[in-house]
Amino acid sequence: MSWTKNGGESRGYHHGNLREALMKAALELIAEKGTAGATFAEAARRAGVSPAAPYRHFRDRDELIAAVAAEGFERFTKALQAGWNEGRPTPVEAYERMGRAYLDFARGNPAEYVAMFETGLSTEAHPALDQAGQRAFGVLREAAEVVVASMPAAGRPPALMVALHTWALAHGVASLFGRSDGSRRKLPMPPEDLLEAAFLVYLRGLGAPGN
Amino acid sequence: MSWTKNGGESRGYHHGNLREALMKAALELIAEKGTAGATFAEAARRAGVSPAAPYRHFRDRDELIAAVAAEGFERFTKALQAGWNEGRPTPVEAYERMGRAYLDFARGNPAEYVAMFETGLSTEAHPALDQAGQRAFGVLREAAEVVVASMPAAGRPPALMVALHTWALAHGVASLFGRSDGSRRKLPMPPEDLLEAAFLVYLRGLGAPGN
DNA sequence: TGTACATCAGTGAACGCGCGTTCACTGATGTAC
DNA sequence: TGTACATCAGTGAACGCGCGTTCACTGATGTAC
Repeated sequence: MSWTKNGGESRGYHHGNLREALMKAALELIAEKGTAGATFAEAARRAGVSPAAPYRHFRDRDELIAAVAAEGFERFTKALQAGWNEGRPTPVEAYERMGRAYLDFARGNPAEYVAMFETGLSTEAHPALDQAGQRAFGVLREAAEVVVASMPAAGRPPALMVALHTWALAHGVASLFGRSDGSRRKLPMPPEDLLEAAFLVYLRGLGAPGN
Repeated sequence: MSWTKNGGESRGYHHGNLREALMKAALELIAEKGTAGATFAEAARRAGVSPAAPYRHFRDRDELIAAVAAEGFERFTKALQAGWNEGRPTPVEAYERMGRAYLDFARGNPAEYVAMFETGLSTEAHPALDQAGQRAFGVLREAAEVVVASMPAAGRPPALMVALHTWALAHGVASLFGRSDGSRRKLPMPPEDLLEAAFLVYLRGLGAPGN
């Protein structure tokens, strides 16, 4: 059996894609035991590899987590872009759909979300992660600009402010009410609806058209 | 010197208030090394006590963190109440002041805030903590009720929804932009101003009076 | 096409360390009488 | 007021465990010629 090339459980001396396997294991560990449970040794064990192997791919545990978070931001960026869909059919509708996409991502990928926002990795020590986060915010900012531009010229609010408010609101709802573990706050409605209502009120406050 | 009763550094066989000393040490450790750095052994060391001593006061590390978080919620509740000040001079002004109090607390007590919101302690396993959190939310809810009641009777929004939106917004701003460690997102303005602006827009969207 | 060699990715054994936890103990404090 | 006793809070030594990290090594892969 040892000669089977793609037999499934069999693998040769070389793992093939250990880097990805370690990142996957780290995500599982965060999901199961929280951020502190994601250790180098345990990730190696889950990937079926010796405890020294991870050092071929990551300098230390923080770098592994940072890689996970950065990949999370990549996918997050795409999810937001898909939700926004270049502002179609109307900016306000698209904006709300982007909000739903935000929450969908946070709920569907809780471990990634924790890695992205709650591990306390410094932006200076992990510039690639910082940039990935900024690209994600760039989608919010772009959307905010279009929404603002669709408003009456007199008294348009600054788009950056709108984008920051949007981010804060979505992140607040996601991290207070959108968790999948026991620390989630109870809510008499789906978090998506809560966020949509908040967007509606907020956009009305800005003076946005009905939609 | 051993007979001095309150000599300062000297202490007898009994610590006197080890429970408080351990909680203080836990907060320092969270501030310095993050949530995972707060270990039982190190907290005991900082309190100047043997590693077995903490077991007289807390069943395990989680219970220590839960106690810290619960005390944080107590003080948080008081801070919000002080900001709200029973809605004086006007509900809207008081509401904004409460928002500032929220951020002041999060910024001034980052370790407590992390213990309260990011340790993932389950509400079922720590009912006292859950209740302390609900008391804090009670202040937001009360304030939201007064603000809603001050609005024109026609088309008043549900106060619970307003309170939840407020919480999400304040928590979002605090946890994205109000951190004191390297993971804080950069911002071209103080987070307090960002939150105040958000409140203004939101309240206008609700149809609240100018103030 | 075959061979020699360099490079790469993972091995496995070892180590020191700090943590969690238990245990019989002991010094200090409170209380009954 | 003094004494005996119970209770409480902290001791210190010990243990097993898992983690992080290093090391010389080796099997597999790629490449020059």
